Amino acid sequence: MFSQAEENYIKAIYALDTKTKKGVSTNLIAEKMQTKASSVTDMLQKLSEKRLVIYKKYQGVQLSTKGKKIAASVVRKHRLWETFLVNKLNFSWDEVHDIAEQLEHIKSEKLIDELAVFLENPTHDPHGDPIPDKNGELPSIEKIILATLQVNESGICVGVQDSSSKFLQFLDKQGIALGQKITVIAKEPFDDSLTIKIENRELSISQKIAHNLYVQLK
Amino acid sequence: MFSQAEENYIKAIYALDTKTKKGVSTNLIAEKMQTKASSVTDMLQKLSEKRLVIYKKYQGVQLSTKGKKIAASVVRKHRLWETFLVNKLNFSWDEVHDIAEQLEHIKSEKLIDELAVFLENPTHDPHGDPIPDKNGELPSIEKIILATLQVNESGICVGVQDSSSKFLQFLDKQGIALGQKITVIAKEPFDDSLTIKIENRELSISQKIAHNLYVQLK
DNA sequence: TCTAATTTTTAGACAAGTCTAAAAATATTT
DNA sequence: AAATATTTTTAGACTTGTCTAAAAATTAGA
Ligand SMILES: [Mn+2]
Ligand SMILES: [Mn+2]
Ligand SMILES: [Mn+2]
Ligand SMILES: [Mn+2]
Repeated sequence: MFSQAEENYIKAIYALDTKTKKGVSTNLIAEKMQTKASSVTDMLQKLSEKRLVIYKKYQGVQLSTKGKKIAASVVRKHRLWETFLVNKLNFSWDEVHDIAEQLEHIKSEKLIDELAVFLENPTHDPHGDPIPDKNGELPSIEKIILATLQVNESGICVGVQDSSSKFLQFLDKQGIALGQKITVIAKEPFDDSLTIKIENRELSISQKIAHNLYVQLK
Repeated sequence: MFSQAEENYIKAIYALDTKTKKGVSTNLIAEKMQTKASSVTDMLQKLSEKRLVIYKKYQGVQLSTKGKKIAASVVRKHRLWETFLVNKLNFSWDEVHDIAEQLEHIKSEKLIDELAVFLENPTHDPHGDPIPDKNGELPSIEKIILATLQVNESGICVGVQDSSSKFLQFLDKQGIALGQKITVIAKEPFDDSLTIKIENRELSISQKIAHNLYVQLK
Protein backbone atom coordinates (compact mmCIF):
# COMPACT_ATOMS: atom_id res chain seq x y z
CA MET A 1 0.00 0.00 0.00
CA PHE A 2 2.02 2.94 1.27
CA SER A 3 5.62 2.94 2.40
CA GLN A 4 6.69 3.78 5.94
CA ALA A 5 8.24 6.98 4.68
CA GLU A 6 5.00 8.03 3.01
CA GLU A 7 2.99 7.23 6.11
CA ASN A 8 5.37 9.22 8.27
CA TYR A 9 5.07 12.30 6.08
CA ILE A 10 1.29 12.01 5.97
CA LYS A 11 1.20 11.70 9.74
CA ALA A 12 3.43 14.75 10.20
CA ILE A 13 1.22 16.84 7.91
CA TYR A 14 -1.84 15.62 9.81
CA ALA A 15 -0.32 16.68 13.12
CA LEU A 16 0.74 20.10 11.83
CA ASP A 17 -2.46 20.69 9.91
CA THR A 18 -4.64 20.85 13.01
CA LYS A 19 -2.48 23.55 14.53
CA THR A 20 -2.12 25.87 11.54
CA LYS A 21 -5.36 26.37 9.64
CA LYS A 22 -3.82 27.01 6.22
CA GLY A 23 -1.41 24.90 4.17
CA VAL A 24 1.53 23.38 6.04
CA SER A 25 4.94 24.74 5.03
CA THR A 26 7.83 22.69 3.75
CA ASN A 27 10.17 23.89 6.48
CA LEU A 28 7.69 23.02 9.22
CA ILE A 29 7.48 19.47 7.95
CA ALA A 30 11.26 19.29 7.61
CA GLU A 31 11.70 20.38 11.21
CA LYS A 32 9.07 17.98 12.54
CA MET A 33 10.60 15.07 10.64
CA GLN A 34 14.23 15.95 11.31
CA THR A 35 14.99 16.05 7.61
CA LYS A 36 15.93 18.57 4.92
CA ALA A 37 13.52 20.83 3.09
CA SER A 38 14.60 19.43 -0.27
CA SER A 39 13.67 15.92 0.84
CA VAL A 40 10.27 17.21 1.89
CA THR A 41 9.67 18.82 -1.48
CA ASP A 42 10.55 15.57 -3.23
CA MET A 43 8.10 13.63 -1.10
CA LEU A 44 5.33 16.21 -1.43
CA GLN A 45 5.54 15.84 -5.17
CA LYS A 46 5.19 12.07 -4.89
CA LEU A 47 2.29 12.34 -2.44
CA SER A 48 0.62 14.84 -4.73
CA GLU A 49 0.90 12.44 -7.68
CA LYS A 50 -0.82 9.84 -5.54
CA ARG A 51 -3.56 12.33 -4.59
CA LEU A 52 -2.81 12.07 -0.89
CA VAL A 53 -2.13 15.80 -0.55
CA ILE A 54 -3.11 19.00 -2.30
CA TYR A 55 0.10 20.72 -3.18
CA LYS A 56 0.97 23.78 -5.24
CA LYS A 57 4.57 24.87 -5.53
CA TYR A 58 5.57 27.39 -2.88
CA GLN A 59 2.01 27.33 -1.47
CA GLY A 60 2.31 24.74 1.28
CA VAL A 61 0.38 21.51 1.46
CA GLN A 62 -2.86 20.07 2.83
CA LEU A 63 -4.11 16.53 3.17
CA SER A 64 -6.72 15.28 0.73
CA THR A 65 -9.67 13.31 2.04
CA LYS A 66 -7.78 10.14 1.23
CA GLY A 67 -4.68 11.51 2.97
CA LYS A 68 -6.67 12.31 6.08
CA LYS A 69 -8.04 8.77 6.24
CA ILE A 70 -4.56 7.30 6.04
CA ALA A 71 -3.23 9.70 8.65
CA ALA A 72 -6.03 8.87 11.07
CA SER A 73 -5.47 5.17 10.56
CA VAL A 74 -1.76 5.46 11.30
CA VAL A 75 -2.43 7.56 14.39
CA ARG A 76 -5.05 5.02 15.48
CA LYS A 77 -2.49 2.25 15.20
CA HIS A 78 0.17 4.26 17.02
CA ARG A 79 -2.09 5.00 19.97
CA LEU A 80 -3.57 1.53 20.21
CA TRP A 81 -0.09 0.02 20.28
CA GLU A 82 0.98 2.49 22.96
CA THR A 83 -2.04 1.45 24.98
CA PHE A 84 -1.13 -2.20 24.50
CA LEU A 85 2.42 -1.64 25.66
CA VAL A 86 1.37 0.19 28.81
CA ASN A 87 -1.74 -1.80 29.74
CA LYS A 88 -0.60 -5.30 28.84
CA LEU A 89 3.20 -5.34 28.77
CA ASN A 90 3.98 -3.16 31.79
CA PHE A 91 5.74 -0.40 29.90
CA SER A 92 5.63 3.05 31.42
CA TRP A 93 4.22 5.93 29.41
CA ASP A 94 7.61 7.45 28.68
CA GLU A 95 8.98 4.30 27.00
CA VAL A 96 6.38 3.54 24.37
CA HIS A 97 6.61 6.18 21.70
CA ASP A 98 9.58 4.90 19.71
CA ILE A 99 8.26 1.36 19.63
CA ALA A 100 4.83 2.58 18.52
CA GLU A 101 6.57 4.52 15.74
CA GLN A 102 7.60 1.13 14.36
CA LEU A 103 4.42 -0.81 15.13
CA GLU A 104 2.16 1.79 13.51
CA HIS A 105 3.39 0.65 10.09
CA ILE A 106 2.37 -2.99 10.40
CA LYS A 107 -0.12 -3.77 7.64
CA SER A 108 -3.14 -5.79 8.72
CA GLU A 109 -6.62 -4.47 9.22
CA LYS A 110 -7.66 -7.52 11.19
CA LEU A 111 -4.70 -7.11 13.51
CA ILE A 112 -5.66 -3.62 14.52
CA ASP A 113 -9.35 -4.49 14.82
CA GLU A 114 -8.57 -7.42 17.10
CA LEU A 115 -6.08 -5.38 19.08
CA ALA A 116 -8.74 -2.75 19.73
CA VAL A 117 -11.16 -5.43 20.93
CA PHE A 118 -8.46 -7.00 23.12
CA LEU A 119 -7.84 -3.61 24.72
CA GLU A 120 -11.60 -3.09 25.13
CA ASN A 121 -11.85 -0.30 22.57
CA PRO A 122 -9.98 2.41 24.42
CA THR A 123 -10.76 6.00 23.44
CA HIS A 124 -7.53 7.53 24.71
CA ASP A 125 -3.91 6.46 24.77
CA PRO A 126 -1.58 6.47 27.82
CA HIS A 127 -0.79 10.15 27.25
CA GLY A 128 -4.47 11.12 27.17
CA ASP A 129 -4.45 11.58 23.40
CA PRO A 130 -7.64 10.58 21.58
CA ILE A 131 -7.65 7.38 19.51
CA PRO A 132 -9.40 7.81 16.15
CA ASP A 133 -12.11 5.22 15.51
CA LYS A 134 -12.19 3.01 12.40
CA ASN A 135 -13.68 5.88 10.40
CA GLY A 136 -11.01 8.30 11.53
CA GLU A 137 -13.29 10.21 13.89
CA LEU A 138 -11.76 11.54 17.10
CA PRO A 139 -13.60 11.34 20.42
CA SER A 140 -13.75 14.94 21.54
CA ILE A 141 -13.48 15.92 25.17
CA GLU A 142 -13.19 19.50 26.30
CA LYS A 143 -9.82 19.73 27.91
CA ILE A 144 -8.08 22.95 28.84
CA ILE A 145 -4.55 23.93 29.75
CA LEU A 146 -4.04 23.74 33.51
CA ALA A 147 -2.48 27.22 33.50
CA THR A 148 -5.83 28.72 32.51
CA LEU A 149 -7.59 27.59 35.71
CA GLN A 150 -8.43 30.27 38.27
CA VAL A 151 -7.51 30.00 41.94
CA ASN A 152 -9.79 27.50 43.71
CA GLU A 153 -10.92 25.93 40.47
CA SER A 154 -10.15 22.27 39.93
CA GLY A 155 -10.14 19.68 37.20
CA ILE A 156 -9.11 16.15 36.36
CA CYS A 157 -5.73 15.72 34.77
CA VAL A 158 -6.45 14.16 31.36
CA GLY A 159 -3.48 14.80 29.12
CA VAL A 160 -0.10 16.27 28.35
CA GLN A 161 0.84 18.82 25.75
CA ASP A 162 4.49 17.76 25.69
CA SER A 163 4.88 14.00 25.66
CA SER A 164 8.65 13.80 25.67
CA SER A 165 10.26 11.21 27.93
CA LYS A 166 11.86 14.00 29.93
CA PHE A 167 8.57 15.63 30.79
CA LEU A 168 6.76 12.36 31.46
CA GLN A 169 9.51 11.21 33.79
CA PHE A 170 9.35 14.53 35.58
CA LEU A 171 5.63 14.04 36.14
CA ASP A 172 6.26 10.54 37.48
CA LYS A 173 8.79 11.95 39.93
CA GLN A 174 6.34 14.60 41.10
CA GLY A 175 3.62 11.97 41.46
CA ILE A 176 1.43 13.60 38.83
CA ALA A 177 -0.59 11.16 36.71
CA LEU A 178 -3.64 11.14 34.46
CA GLY A 179 -6.96 10.79 36.28
CA GLN A 180 -5.90 12.76 39.32
CA LYS A 181 -7.86 15.73 40.61
CA ILE A 182 -5.91 18.98 40.59
CA THR A 183 -6.99 22.09 42.48
CA VAL A 184 -5.29 25.43 42.03
CA ILE A 185 -4.45 26.80 45.45
CA ALA A 186 -2.54 29.89 44.41
CA LYS A 187 -1.03 31.67 41.45
CA GLU A 188 2.19 33.57 41.78
CA PRO A 189 2.07 36.70 39.60
CA PHE A 190 5.84 37.15 39.67
CA ASP A 191 6.70 34.02 37.64
CA ASP A 192 3.25 32.61 36.87
CA SER A 193 3.99 29.51 38.88
CA LEU A 194 1.10 27.61 40.47
CA THR A 195 0.55 26.02 43.82
CA ILE A 196 -1.71 23.05 43.32
CA LYS A 197 -3.29 20.40 45.46
CA ILE A 198 -3.07 16.93 44.05
CA GLU A 199 -3.89 13.69 45.88
CA ASN A 200 -3.84 15.56 49.18
CA ARG A 201 -0.35 16.88 48.56
CA GLU A 202 0.46 20.50 47.96
CA LEU A 203 3.00 21.23 45.31
CA SER A 204 4.40 24.15 43.38
CA ILE A 205 4.80 23.88 39.64
CA SER A 206 6.33 26.30 37.17
CA GLN A 207 4.43 28.14 34.49
CA LYS A 208 6.02 25.86 31.90
CA ILE A 209 4.67 22.74 33.58
CA ALA A 210 1.24 24.31 33.97
CA HIS A 211 1.16 24.98 30.23
CA ASN A 212 1.93 21.38 29.38
CA LEU A 213 -0.85 19.73 31.37
CA TYR A 214 -4.46 19.37 30.31
CA VAL A 215 -7.36 19.17 32.73
CA GLN A 216 -11.03 18.52 32.26
CA LEU A 217 -13.56 20.53 34.24
CA LYS A 218 -16.29 18.55 35.91
CA MET B 1 21.06 -2.30 13.52
CA PHE B 2 20.19 -4.54 10.61
CA SER B 3 17.74 -3.86 7.84
CA GLN B 4 14.65 -5.95 7.26
CA ALA B 5 16.17 -7.25 4.05
CA GLU B 6 19.31 -8.34 5.87
CA GLU B 7 17.29 -10.04 8.59
CA ASN B 8 15.20 -11.86 6.00
CA TYR B 9 18.25 -13.22 4.22
CA ILE B 10 19.83 -14.29 7.50
CA LYS B 11 16.64 -16.05 8.50
CA ALA B 12 16.42 -17.83 5.16
CA ILE B 13 19.99 -19.08 5.45
CA TYR B 14 19.29 -20.21 9.02
CA ALA B 15 16.26 -22.20 7.86
CA LEU B 16 18.11 -23.80 4.96
CA ASP B 17 21.28 -24.41 6.94
CA THR B 18 19.70 -26.92 9.29
CA LYS B 19 18.49 -29.04 6.40
CA THR B 20 21.64 -29.16 4.30
CA LYS B 21 24.78 -29.74 6.32
CA LYS B 22 27.18 -27.90 4.01
CA GLY B 23 27.10 -24.33 2.71
CA VAL B 24 23.76 -23.08 1.42
CA SER B 25 23.64 -22.42 -2.30
CA THR B 26 22.74 -19.12 -3.92
CA ASN B 27 19.90 -20.63 -5.92
CA LEU B 28 18.36 -22.25 -2.86
CA ILE B 29 18.23 -18.91 -1.09
CA ALA B 30 16.83 -17.25 -4.21
CA GLU B 31 14.05 -19.80 -4.42
CA LYS B 32 13.19 -19.56 -0.72
CA MET B 33 13.09 -15.77 -0.87
CA GLN B 34 11.30 -15.50 -4.21
CA THR B 35 14.08 -13.41 -5.63
CA LYS B 36 16.81 -13.63 -8.28
CA ALA B 37 20.17 -15.31 -7.82
CA SER B 38 21.99 -12.10 -8.69
CA SER B 39 20.23 -10.28 -5.86
CA VAL B 40 21.26 -13.02 -3.49
CA THR B 41 24.90 -12.74 -4.50
CA ASP B 42 24.80 -8.98 -3.92
CA MET B 43 23.40 -9.47 -0.46
CA LEU B 44 25.77 -12.29 0.46
CA GLN B 45 28.65 -9.97 -0.29
CA LYS B 46 27.22 -7.33 2.01
CA LEU B 47 26.53 -9.84 4.78
CA SER B 48 30.03 -11.19 4.39
CA GLU B 49 31.50 -7.69 4.81
CA LYS B 50 29.51 -7.40 8.03
CA ARG B 51 30.80 -10.79 9.19
CA LEU B 52 27.30 -12.25 9.47
CA VAL B 53 28.08 -15.07 7.05
CA ILE B 54 31.08 -17.00 5.85
CA TYR B 55 31.07 -16.73 2.12
CA LYS B 56 33.51 -17.72 -0.60
CA LYS B 57 32.60 -17.14 -4.22
CA TYR B 58 30.88 -20.13 -5.80
CA GLN B 59 31.20 -22.08 -2.54
CA GLY B 60 27.87 -21.38 -0.90
CA VAL B 61 27.39 -19.65 2.43
CA GLN B 62 27.13 -20.41 6.14
CA LEU B 63 26.09 -18.27 9.08
CA SER B 64 28.79 -16.96 11.39
CA THR B 65 28.25 -17.17 15.14
CA LYS B 66 26.97 -13.61 15.04
CA GLY B 67 24.71 -14.48 12.11
CA LYS B 68 23.24 -17.42 13.98
CA LYS B 69 22.41 -15.25 16.97
CA ILE B 70 20.58 -12.76 14.82
CA ALA B 71 18.71 -15.50 12.99
CA ALA B 72 17.60 -17.11 16.23
CA SER B 73 16.45 -13.76 17.59
CA VAL B 74 14.36 -13.04 14.50
CA VAL B 75 12.84 -16.53 14.60
CA ARG B 76 12.12 -16.06 18.31
CA LYS B 77 10.28 -12.84 17.56
CA HIS B 78 8.38 -14.39 14.66
CA ARG B 79 7.13 -17.29 16.75
CA LEU B 80 6.32 -15.25 19.84
CA TRP B 81 4.24 -12.86 17.74
CA GLU B 82 2.44 -15.79 16.11
CA THR B 83 1.68 -17.11 19.57
CA PHE B 84 0.38 -13.70 20.61
CA LEU B 85 -1.89 -13.46 17.59
CA VAL B 86 -3.41 -16.89 18.15
CA ASN B 87 -3.58 -16.94 21.95
CA LYS B 88 -4.56 -13.35 22.64
CA LEU B 89 -6.13 -11.91 19.49
CA ASN B 90 -8.18 -14.89 18.34
CA PHE B 91 -6.39 -15.43 15.06
CA SER B 92 -6.38 -18.92 13.66
CA TRP B 93 -3.08 -20.64 12.94
CA ASP B 94 -3.38 -20.23 9.19
CA GLU B 95 -3.67 -16.42 9.35
CA VAL B 96 -0.65 -15.41 11.37
CA HIS B 97 2.42 -16.00 9.26
CA ASP B 98 2.35 -12.90 7.05
CA ILE B 99 1.72 -10.59 9.97
CA ALA B 100 4.52 -12.19 11.97
CA GLU B 101 6.79 -11.62 8.95
CA GLN B 102 6.31 -7.93 9.58
CA LEU B 103 6.31 -7.95 13.38
CA GLU B 104 9.54 -9.94 13.59
CA HIS B 105 11.47 -6.85 12.46
CA ILE B 106 10.33 -4.53 15.26
CA LYS B 107 13.39 -3.39 17.16
CA SER B 108 13.08 -3.47 20.94
CA GLU B 109 14.61 -5.99 23.25
CA LYS B 110 12.33 -5.01 26.10
CA LEU B 111 9.29 -5.47 23.88
CA ILE B 112 10.11 -9.07 23.09
CA ASP B 113 11.10 -9.85 26.67
CA GLU B 114 7.83 -8.49 28.00
CA LEU B 115 5.86 -10.19 25.26
CA ALA B 116 7.39 -13.53 26.25
CA VAL B 117 6.45 -12.94 29.89
CA PHE B 118 2.93 -11.88 28.91
CA LEU B 119 2.55 -15.12 26.95
CA GLU B 120 3.99 -17.08 29.89
CA ASN B 121 7.22 -18.01 28.13
CA PRO B 122 5.86 -20.41 25.54
CA THR B 123 8.30 -22.97 24.15
CA HIS B 124 6.40 -23.66 20.92
CA ASP B 125 4.42 -21.57 18.49
CA PRO B 126 0.92 -22.32 17.16
CA HIS B 127 2.38 -24.60 14.49
CA GLY B 128 4.35 -26.63 17.00
CA ASP B 129 7.64 -25.03 16.01
CA PRO B 130 10.14 -24.45 18.82
CA ILE B 131 10.73 -20.90 20.05
CA PRO B 132 14.42 -20.11 20.61
CA ASP B 133 15.17 -18.74 24.07
CA LYS B 134 17.00 -15.46 24.67
CA ASN B 135 20.32 -17.18 24.01
CA GLY B 136 19.12 -18.68 20.78
CA GLU B 137 18.81 -22.20 22.15
CA LEU B 138 15.98 -24.36 20.83
CA PRO B 139 13.93 -26.59 23.14
CA SER B 140 14.35 -30.01 21.59
CA ILE B 141 11.57 -32.55 21.57
CA GLU B 142 11.78 -35.81 19.68
CA LYS B 143 9.07 -35.63 17.11
CA ILE B 144 8.71 -37.97 14.18
CA ILE B 145 6.81 -37.95 10.93
CA LEU B 146 3.39 -39.57 11.36
CA ALA B 147 3.98 -41.70 8.26
CA THR B 148 6.76 -43.55 10.05
CA LEU B 149 4.45 -44.97 12.75
CA GLN B 150 3.62 -48.66 12.55
CA VAL B 151 0.09 -50.02 12.67
CA ASN B 152 -1.32 -49.86 16.23
CA GLU B 153 1.32 -47.33 17.31
CA SER B 154 0.12 -43.95 18.48
CA GLY B 155 1.46 -40.51 19.28
CA ILE B 156 0.46 -36.96 20.10
CA CYS B 157 0.21 -34.58 17.19
CA VAL B 158 2.79 -31.88 17.91
CA GLY B 159 3.61 -30.14 14.67
CA VAL B 160 3.35 -29.68 10.96
CA GLN B 161 6.00 -29.98 8.31
CA ASP B 162 4.14 -27.80 5.82
CA SER B 163 2.63 -24.74 7.45
CA SER B 164 0.96 -23.23 4.41
CA SER B 165 -2.53 -21.82 4.87
CA LYS B 166 -3.87 -24.43 2.51
CA PHE B 167 -2.61 -27.33 4.58
CA LEU B 168 -3.57 -25.79 7.91
CA GLN B 169 -7.09 -25.12 6.69
CA PHE B 170 -7.31 -28.68 5.46
CA LEU B 171 -6.37 -29.93 8.92
CA ASP B 172 -9.02 -27.68 10.48
CA LYS B 173 -11.61 -29.11 8.14
CA GLN B 174 -10.60 -32.67 9.04
CA GLY B 175 -10.67 -31.79 12.72
CA ILE B 176 -6.97 -32.48 13.18
CA ALA B 177 -5.22 -30.22 15.69
CA LEU B 178 -2.07 -30.12 17.78
CA GLY B 179 -2.30 -31.99 21.08
CA GLN B 180 -4.57 -34.70 19.79
CA LYS B 181 -3.75 -38.39 20.12
CA ILE B 182 -3.42 -40.19 16.81
CA THR B 183 -3.42 -43.98 16.47
CA VAL B 184 -2.58 -45.72 13.22
CA ILE B 185 -5.29 -48.25 12.50
CA ALA B 186 -4.14 -49.42 9.11
CA LYS B 187 -1.67 -48.72 6.33
CA GLU B 188 -2.66 -49.23 2.71
CA PRO B 189 0.31 -50.58 0.76
CA PHE B 190 -1.19 -49.59 -2.58
CA ASP B 191 -0.96 -45.81 -2.09
CA ASP B 192 0.66 -45.57 1.37
CA SER B 193 -2.47 -43.93 2.76
CA LEU B 194 -3.23 -44.32 6.48
CA THR B 195 -6.34 -45.00 8.43
CA ILE B 196 -6.01 -43.26 11.75
CA LYS B 197 -8.08 -42.88 14.89
CA ILE B 198 -8.24 -39.38 16.23
CA GLU B 199 -10.55 -38.12 18.94
CA ASN B 200 -12.65 -41.26 18.61
CA ARG B 201 -13.17 -40.70 14.89
CA GLU B 202 -11.72 -42.91 12.21
CA LEU B 203 -10.34 -41.19 9.21
CA SER B 204 -8.29 -41.95 6.12
CA ILE B 205 -5.43 -39.66 5.18
CA SER B 206 -3.17 -39.71 2.16
CA GLN B 207 0.53 -40.44 2.22
CA LYS B 208 1.19 -36.77 1.56
CA ILE B 209 -0.74 -35.70 4.65
CA ALA B 210 0.96 -38.35 6.77
CA HIS B 211 4.34 -36.97 5.74
CA ASN B 212 3.44 -33.45 6.81
CA LEU B 213 2.37 -34.21 10.37
CA TYR B 214 4.67 -34.67 13.34
CA VAL B 215 3.83 -36.81 16.33
CA GLN B 216 5.55 -37.37 19.63
CA LEU B 217 5.70 -40.87 21.07
CA LYS B 218 4.76 -41.15 24.70
C1' DT C 1 8.76 49.81 -4.45
C1' DC C 2 13.06 48.01 -4.81
C1' DT C 3 16.44 45.40 -2.34
C1' DA C 4 17.70 41.90 0.96
C1' DA C 5 16.60 37.90 3.62
C1' DT C 6 14.20 33.72 3.81
C1' DT C 7 11.87 29.87 2.00
C1' DT C 8 11.25 26.58 -1.43
C1' DT C 9 12.45 24.08 -5.43
C1' DT C 10 15.65 21.98 -8.72
C1' DA C 11 19.82 19.60 -10.18
C1' DG C 12 22.86 16.20 -9.41
C1' DA C 13 24.74 12.70 -6.39
C1' DC C 14 24.60 8.62 -3.35
C1' DA C 15 23.14 4.15 -0.72
C1' DA C 16 20.12 0.16 -0.46
C1' DG C 17 17.94 -3.29 -2.77
C1' DT C 18 16.30 -5.14 -6.83
C1' DC C 19 16.34 -6.59 -11.85
C1' DT C 20 18.08 -8.34 -16.79
C1' DA C 21 21.64 -9.81 -19.67
C1' DA C 22 26.16 -11.39 -20.23
C1' DA C 23 30.43 -13.49 -18.51
C1' DA C 24 32.79 -16.74 -15.57
C1' DA C 25 33.11 -20.79 -12.82
C1' DT C 26 31.59 -25.28 -11.64
C1' DA C 27 29.29 -29.67 -12.46
C1' DT C 28 27.71 -33.25 -15.54
C1' DT C 29 27.88 -36.10 -19.68
C1' DT C 30 29.60 -38.41 -23.17
C1' DA D 1 39.24 -35.18 -21.04
C1' DA D 2 36.35 -32.40 -23.79
C1' DA D 3 32.06 -30.64 -24.55
C1' DT D 4 27.84 -29.23 -22.66
C1' DA D 5 24.70 -27.82 -19.13
C1' DT D 6 23.99 -25.53 -14.89
C1' DT D 7 25.07 -22.39 -11.34
C1' DT D 8 26.97 -18.26 -9.84
C1' DT D 9 28.85 -13.79 -10.36
C1' DT D 10 29.46 -9.31 -12.62
C1' DA D 11 28.03 -5.21 -15.17
C1' DG D 12 24.87 -1.92 -15.77
C1' DA D 13 20.34 -0.08 -14.93
C1' DC D 14 16.25 1.30 -12.11
C1' DT D 15 13.46 2.84 -7.79
C1' DT D 16 13.00 4.94 -3.28
C1' DG D 17 14.49 8.08 -0.16
C1' DT D 18 17.95 10.95 1.21
C1' DC D 19 21.58 14.72 0.90
C1' DT D 20 24.33 19.24 -0.68
C1' DA D 21 24.71 23.14 -3.46
C1' DA D 22 22.70 26.27 -6.45
C1' DA D 23 18.68 28.59 -8.57
C1' DA D 24 14.06 30.48 -8.24
C1' DA D 25 10.18 32.32 -5.80
C1' DT D 26 8.27 34.59 -1.99
C1' DT D 27 8.32 37.61 1.96
C1' DA D 28 10.06 41.39 4.69
C1' DG D 29 12.44 45.73 5.20
C1' DA D 30 14.10 50.16 4.20
MN1 LIG E 1 3.57 8.46 20.76
MN1 LIG F 1 0.71 8.85 22.74
MN1 LIG G 1 5.32 -18.33 10.41
MN1 LIG H 1 5.04 -20.72 13.01
